[in-house]
Amino acid sequence: MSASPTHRVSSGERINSAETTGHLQKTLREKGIRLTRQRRVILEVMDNAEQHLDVDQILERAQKMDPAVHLVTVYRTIDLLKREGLIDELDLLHLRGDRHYYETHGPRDHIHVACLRCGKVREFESRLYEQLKEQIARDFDMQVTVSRTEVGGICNDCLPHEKKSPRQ
Amino acid sequence: MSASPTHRVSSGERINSAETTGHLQKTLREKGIRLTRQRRVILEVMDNAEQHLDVDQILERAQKMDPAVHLVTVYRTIDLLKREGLIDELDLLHLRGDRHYYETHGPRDHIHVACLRCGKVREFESRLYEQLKEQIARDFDMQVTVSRTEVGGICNDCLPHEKKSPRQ
DNA sequence: ATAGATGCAAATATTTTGCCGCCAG
DNA sequence: CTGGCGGCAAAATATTTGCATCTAT
Repeated sequence: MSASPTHRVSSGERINSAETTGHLQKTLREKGIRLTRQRRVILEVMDNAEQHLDVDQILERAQKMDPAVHLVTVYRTIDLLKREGLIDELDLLHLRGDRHYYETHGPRDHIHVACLRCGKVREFESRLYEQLKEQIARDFDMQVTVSRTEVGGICNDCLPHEKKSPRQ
Repeated sequence: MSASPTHRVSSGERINSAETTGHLQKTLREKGIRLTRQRRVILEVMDNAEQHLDVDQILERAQKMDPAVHLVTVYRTIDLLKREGLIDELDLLHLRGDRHYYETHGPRDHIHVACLRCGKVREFESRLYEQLKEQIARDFDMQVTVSRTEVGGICNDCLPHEKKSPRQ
């Protein structure tokens, strides 16, 4: 009963400029939310991301497709997606300052497992995690709509170094 | 400005001014870390806290005992405690902006369960959670030293209101 | 046409840092 | 005594907001 490391395959997008493709765009349109040029670009960045991105990474990628995207718009669009429950926000245990990371809501929640020394982050999903959330829902009689789990430790590769120079 | 009630019974401290009591002080002394007047006060605040506190709350409480405690010192002491692995840091799913909350490492990890509407936070512990961490440790062959789980949803009390005015 | 989005700059909020005098050990 | 610590102010980060303009529907 043990899940193994996750490879998150993005749902098979091409790199079409700014069309009406992609899961996020589709969802927003269905909700009747206005799709501007900038939003399309940002949504596409999020849809195509193979892993969590921070705001600057999102901006950078968006500007490669359309230089007219402003940082403020990235913030506002992320807010929108958070409010609509379409993306998750993480901070990876503040490994790198207080930067926040964002990723599209996968079909299934996953846990972020970070090495506190080298900062490598791996993903993990498990039936146990689903059970845990069910247990919480049952015990508190509430529907769990958001969940975030981040665990840290010293990974295999770092263990030898850690022995010598304990902490960073 | 502050998240609401949790019940966490602190390990039974009295309110003695700034003596050499309390778990945190004891631990730091054993580690040979210098105990200043300000540190003692902050450590005591953390030891006596019945729930997670943000930096301003820590400052406020500390200043009640000793007005000469500066915000910067709170930050530096919290950093120290984080580095020593004596406190946990949470952000409660950013319910209230990007404020961070801190609490002493209990004997056992607990999960923070927040209502996304009223902001009430409750704590939850479960054998399943321990199993989950064991599974991660096994699968990734790493020792899990830090873990944080926060889940959100709409609590029982808020459910009726939520029906009418969906989101904020 | 028009509600709502964007850009820009400026305001906030939060946390970190440099420097110097001071105190715990 | 002395090296680490705390205070203060200023810097660095990160995020939000006001307002005029533009645009998707």
